[in-house]
Amino acid sequence: MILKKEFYNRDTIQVAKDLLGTFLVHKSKEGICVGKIVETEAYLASDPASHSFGGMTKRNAPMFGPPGRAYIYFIYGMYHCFNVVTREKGSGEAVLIRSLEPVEGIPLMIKRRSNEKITSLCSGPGKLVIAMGIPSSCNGIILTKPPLYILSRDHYHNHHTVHVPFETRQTPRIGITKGSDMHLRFSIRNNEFVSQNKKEEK
DNA sequence: AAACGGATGGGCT
DNA sequence: GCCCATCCGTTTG
Repeated sequence: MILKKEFYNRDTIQVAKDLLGTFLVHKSKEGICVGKIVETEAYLASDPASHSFGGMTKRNAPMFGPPGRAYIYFIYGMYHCFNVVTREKGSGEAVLIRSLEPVEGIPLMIKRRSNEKITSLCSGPGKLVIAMGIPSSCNGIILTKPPLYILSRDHYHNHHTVHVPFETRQTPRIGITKGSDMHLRFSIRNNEFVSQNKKEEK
């Protein structure tokens, strides 16, 4: 089933954890792509690393919007990153989707990424936006219907994608300077599709 | 295996 | 004018 607005309208850290194991879906003219979410990061109010930290601007406005919407931003002159907005209007919090395990539409992902290695297809926030074909025009749209939505953990029943329990890893966020002491990055332990997954030392 | 630097452009002080 | 929630190819050890 498609995750509803109530799922997103909760504590941001809880949403970031609960998104692990769910399935991001994007439908386009080129075809459908699905990926299991295996890595997320929470961005909070009063969080120096968050785009919302300095208050609302034209760019970060979707972060302050209603929960269950997309916040897509442009970064480093060539990439876009995809976030899910959480909590009630006005809080300015969101969850960055950092890595997916490709599930459906893998040939299309390979074509879009010009890369055949399955483990590096969606192992990073910029990569997964390219592989899934998520356009910047999706910024601010509602995530409870096509073309962009998220399916619950128990959506699939075939042996490849059926939900199996996992351990959640909690580590510092990646690529930020301020707020790096907070451990707000969540990932599925021992999942080979997580970014910067160098053997996960114990 | 890790470190480094270039690509490339919008946002904000 | 500097910063940036990134990625990839190259260099270095």
